Amino acid sequence: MHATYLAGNHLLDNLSGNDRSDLGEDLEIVELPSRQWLAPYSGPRHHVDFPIDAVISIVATMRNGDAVEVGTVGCEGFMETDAALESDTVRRGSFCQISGKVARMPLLRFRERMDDSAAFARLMRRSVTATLFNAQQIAACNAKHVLEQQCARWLLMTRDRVGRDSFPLTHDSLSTLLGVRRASVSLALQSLQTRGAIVQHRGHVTIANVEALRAASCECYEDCTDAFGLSLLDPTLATAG
Amino acid sequence: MHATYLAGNHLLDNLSGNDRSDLGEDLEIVELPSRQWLAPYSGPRHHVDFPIDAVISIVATMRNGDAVEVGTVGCEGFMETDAALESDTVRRGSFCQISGKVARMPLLRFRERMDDSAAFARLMRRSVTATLFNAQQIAACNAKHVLEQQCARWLLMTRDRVGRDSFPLTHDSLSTLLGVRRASVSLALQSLQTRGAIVQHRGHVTIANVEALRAASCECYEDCTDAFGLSLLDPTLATAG
DNA sequence: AACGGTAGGTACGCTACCGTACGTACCAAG
DNA sequence: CTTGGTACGTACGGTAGCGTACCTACCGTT
Repeated sequence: MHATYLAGNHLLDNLSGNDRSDLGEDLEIVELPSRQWLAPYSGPRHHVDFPIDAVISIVATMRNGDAVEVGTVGCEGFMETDAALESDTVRRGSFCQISGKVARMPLLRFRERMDDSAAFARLMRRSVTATLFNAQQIAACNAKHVLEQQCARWLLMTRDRVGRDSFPLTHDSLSTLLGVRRASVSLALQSLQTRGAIVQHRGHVTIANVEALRAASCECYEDCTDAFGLSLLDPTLATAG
Repeated sequence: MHATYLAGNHLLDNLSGNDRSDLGEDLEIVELPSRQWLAPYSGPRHHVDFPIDAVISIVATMRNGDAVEVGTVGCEGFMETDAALESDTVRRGSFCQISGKVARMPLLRFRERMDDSAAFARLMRRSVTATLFNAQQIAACNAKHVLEQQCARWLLMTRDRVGRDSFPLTHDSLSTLLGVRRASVSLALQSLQTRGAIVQHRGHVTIANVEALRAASCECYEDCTDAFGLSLLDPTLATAG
């Protein structure tokens, strides 16, 4: 629970010099169980989380209680985006989808680092563009693409974030994230399984054939990863205009 | 075309002291015709636009050419969001929906102001949170709400941005923005007209009864305006945490 | 071995919206 | 007055996903 940060979050790993070397002072490794709410619907935050192998969903909670996913954060980014935008109150809930570790930094230290290091601030702000792009792509995808494509996209993105081909996932939770019926997700995943793209086992999905899954997905997966998505680990991208 | 900026954009009008007084040096008033693309799908930008009474759509262009709205900017915000996030390449197209004036600032001057004035930078970055919130809300709305609600939401938001109850709008353009058939929009708007919420005339919509339109809309309209949306004109909100 | 909780398969009638297409009304230009 | 373009009304078969519901299979606990 209190180990020192070594590596794993692409944003932090892209820092250099002092920005990188003294990170341990401010970070605490926290293990997040799946299905745990990181924060309620709205309110102030007191720390910033840099996922290592956990995957966190940003959700919009509707008045009727539906919680639709409007963003996902893994090892390529951080929570909460708004902290890099001079706002300490966020207006979205967040929820751990895939259990794992996050490197947690107190909000006050995050603010100080933003003020003290232009490189740190730059990297965090560039990460915000990814979160924004992602939300916009989800909006367009929800408008235009059928459920099976959306499921394939979600599985591909999650695979990239956890770095494994196999992870726990129930039809029920995916249906909530995508804002559809559980039965509809069951049909979509059955279809993906028939295509040989995935294998399912009671609360667990294994990606059996990435290319088949890509073919079943919409362009949104590639658009997000191409643009930045998980590529902030590439130093040339992180520092380029 | 080259008049001096006086007032009209809520972000700029919230600046004070030197930030406000020397704005005219860097701003040029530009009249945008409707249906004009401000920028192609993706690429570098050379200026930043602060709408006065124009309304601009941020669109995600799909591979098949569909251009779905993933954000809207009017007098409450600015284009391009990414300019405040240390990125001079944006990855979304933008399109003038409702013709009108924008105050245009060269990107280089925008950057210098971001660097020189903490108040200016703060205001711009807080505006980014609104754009992000908006995109997320559209994502959730597309997943959960029916077309008639979405049309009502769009009309209400546009009304707030143009500051008039009447503005040009064709069924065809709204159908593109929402990613649906033109015929579906025709039905939805007919229904809104039957409820007495709007009156239509060949390429023109007039909001006849705001309360009726609110009732026909989903919660997304109020969520966006409540959170910030068009309320950055309120100084207490613009400077509060 | 029995039990209870969770995950998932399946079904049925229903609705919103689709793709396509054609007709009609308005309006500016000639 | 005619013409042509644009905006909108309307229609029809098709389908993706809905709401609801019920049943079965798996699995950890007792």
